[in-house]
Formats: sequence, structure tokens, C-alpha cells
Amino acid sequence: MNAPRIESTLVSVDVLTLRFDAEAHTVLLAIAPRAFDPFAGEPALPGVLLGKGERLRDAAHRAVTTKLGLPEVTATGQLATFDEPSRDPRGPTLSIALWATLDPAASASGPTWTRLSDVPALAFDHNRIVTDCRPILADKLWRDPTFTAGLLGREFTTAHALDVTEALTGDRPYPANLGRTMDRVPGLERTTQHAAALPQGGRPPLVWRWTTP
Amino acid sequence: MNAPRIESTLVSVDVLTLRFDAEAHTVLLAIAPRAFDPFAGEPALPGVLLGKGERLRDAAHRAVTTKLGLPEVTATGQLATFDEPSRDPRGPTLSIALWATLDPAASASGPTWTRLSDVPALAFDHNRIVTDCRPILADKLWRDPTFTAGLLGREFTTAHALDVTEALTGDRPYPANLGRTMDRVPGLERTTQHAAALPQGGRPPLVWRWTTP
DNA sequence: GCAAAAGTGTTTCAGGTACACCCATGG
DNA sequence: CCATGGGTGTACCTGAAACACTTTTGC
Repeated sequence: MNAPRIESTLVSVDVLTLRFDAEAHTVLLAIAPRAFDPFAGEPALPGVLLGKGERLRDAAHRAVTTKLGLPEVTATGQLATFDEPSRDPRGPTLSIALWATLDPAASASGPTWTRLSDVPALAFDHNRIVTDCRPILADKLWRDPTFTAGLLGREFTTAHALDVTEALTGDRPYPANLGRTMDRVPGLERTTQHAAALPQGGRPPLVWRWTTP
Repeated sequence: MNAPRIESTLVSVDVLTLRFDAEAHTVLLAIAPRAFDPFAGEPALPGVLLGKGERLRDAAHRAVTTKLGLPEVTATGQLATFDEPSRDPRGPTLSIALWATLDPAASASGPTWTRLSDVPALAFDHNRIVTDCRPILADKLWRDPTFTAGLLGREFTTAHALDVTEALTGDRPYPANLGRTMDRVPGLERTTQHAAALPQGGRPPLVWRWTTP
């Protein structure tokens, strides 16, 4: 051991946990009240301190499991790092933001779910994290297959895809154009199946499926 | 203090230090032999352990100053985080990769300078860091004004811009098309000045300047 | 004047956007 | 058969790529 010994900054992993809610036609973000000081009782993103030798994705799983009480995470990925020294009143802490997606079919009771465009005041600098990461999430849709598949699940309809796109980018594309966008996504195939018709009528949407699960 | 006490992973900041060399018509990366074990004597990216409360950009400055012996850094920015636990034989260490640019006019003696497409075998996982970050760097050119201005300096010619673009993206655009690209970069203006003519003849290139330094 | 290199204008093409029209379902 | 909403085909428009041609220098 020849390198100088330096007391290192603590590293926390904060997770933007996303779930597609088909009934609400939107993507929801999970938040939970903090159990401890500082900011005890205030809503916050789930976060844990990164353990020695722990991988970022394992820490993200741990945050979702212990802070939100959700058992399953379908996929995770990096977003950005926040290094403001005053972001935690306890002392300087590095925050690495990750995204995590949940199976849209699984139950999701436990955390509070909020629209991305309607996030309440959160603890620490978590509102800044959400604001800064939102365009990164929008950019990943249809370009990062892991993220897109995690959010929409193995099978989904054009109507679902329209809802997710509107929730992340802010505007709803024409169904025809979105279909052509999806035709160009590698690993995604248009099936011949149609979903069940909607309660209010209308043509049943096409089903899409990932070829490489 | 109510949060559980966890021994945290060490965080190192590894820097891709870039300099535009007008004579060599390319962008060069700085590497220096390691002073200590492990990998003593082998070339590596300059890196330091992040101190408690230290900002990432300050750590990057420190790495460039102490490991490369260069006094001035014009700009820095984040690239990506590497969390492979076995990347450092001493134990698990998180590596946050940053870019740093140097004034192309300043002297740059001290480190070894290498072409991005011709990087020798480096210590740790540094070759992987360079490989993974190269497309990110190419993407930042002409889209991240801080990066672009840091690399090319306050004033530069179309010929310089052609060289930098070729070095980062791999192919040399038509001068006419690159000029139109630069016309769309905010904060960059086409002047009426022409640079001194080149030794081998040819029309003197236009000078471009940043309006917001 | 010739070679070299940059700048101008124009053509071409691909991608994305918009929209008119058709199809399938519920009431 | 009408309202609703997804699907097909197509027109249009913008932005990038390619290239012929002109301009400005050194030799």
C-alpha cells in the first residue's frame, strides 16, 4: 500500500423508481417518507449508502427493497452524479442517481406514486436530481432498450407506448409515427395480435413484444 | 445522526486530459507512469482519491496538477462512473471519469501525449475507461460549448476545427458543412479575420471566436 | 500559372412531422 | 350508424451529406 490515505466522501445511491400505470395512462415515480433525521417524515427518493465493494445496481435494489418495500426490480442504470458538498446537512456526500423500473403487472403498494410533472417538495436536493435527470430519462426512451423494456414490460400495446412517450417527453406523437419509430428499435417486434378493445370503444391496439428478454 | 454506519467504497477520480495539438493536427491524451504500486511505472490516466467534501472538478484539477505536472486546466466535466469491484487490486474502488481540457497555446511538457486511437496498454481498467468514454467525448463536440471551447481555445480557425472533429469522430467533414454546423453553435461567431496562410500554400482559413468567455 | 486548401452555392437524400383516409370496436 | 381511437399511406419540410465551382494563398 503506497497510495496516500485520504478520508473519502461517503457515496449515496439515490434511485428514480419508475412504474408505468396503464389505468392512469402515465409513468409514476416512487417516493417515501424518510424514517430518520435529517428530514424525518419528509418525502424523498429512496437512497442508501454504498457499501464497500457493493455494485451500484445492487445498492439500487437495496434502496428500492428497504425504503419502498417493493420486492422486484426489472432493470437499473446510471443517470448522473451530484457532488454539491452541502447537499446533505450531515456532511459532504456524493450522490449517484440511478433509474430503476418495476414490472407494470406486479403490485406496487407501499410507496407513494407521483407524476413526474407533479413531484412535491422533497428532502435534500432531490427535486434538483429529479429535474436534472428528467431529460436524460426522456432521451433513453426508445434508445436504451433495457430502460424501455423495463418500463413497458415484455409485451405492450401501441396505446401503452403512446402513454409512456407522452409522460416522459411531454407530447403525444401520432400513433402512425410512433409505430415507425418502434419498427426501428432493435429487439422489438410487431406481432399480429391485437389487445382487447377499450371500454369506450375504438380499434384494439397492436401488441408489441421484445425478441430478446 | 440516525443513519446506519457503513464502511464506504473509496472514490477515485480519473481524468481524460485532452489537448489540441495544432502542429500534429490532432487531439492528444495525457498519460503518466504510476509512481506507486500497484502498476508502478506503468502508464495510466492521472487519478486521485476524492477527499471528503472535495468537488469532482477540484479533484480533477488536483490529478492533473500532481500527476501530470501541468499548471492550467481550462475546463472539466463528468463522463461516467465505473463500479467493477475488482478494478483495483487493493480493494473495491469506484472510479468517476472526468474530462479536462488544456489551453492549446500553453506549454504541455511533462506527461506523455498519445493519440486517442493509439493508446498503449494502461494500468487498472484505464483502457476500458478510455474506450467507453470516447463516444461520449465525440458526442460533446459542438454540443457542449464548455468542452468545445476548452479544447479549441478562445479563438481558432476552420482548419483547427476540422482537425479536432476528425480526431474525435473519426472522419473529416467537408469544410463547408462544418462551417454551417458551427454557425448553429450558440456563443460561437464567425469573424471577418483570416489566419496566416499555411506553409504549403492554400487559402487562409477563417477565424472563429466565442462571444461568451 | 499551378497546386493546395478553404469558402459558396446547389443538388440530393434521409428522417421526422403532419394529415387525410381506412379499419375495428362499443354503444 | 355514429363516435372513438388505432393503422396505412402519403405529402411536406427540414437538416445533413455530397459535390461542382470559386477564391486566396505559396511556389
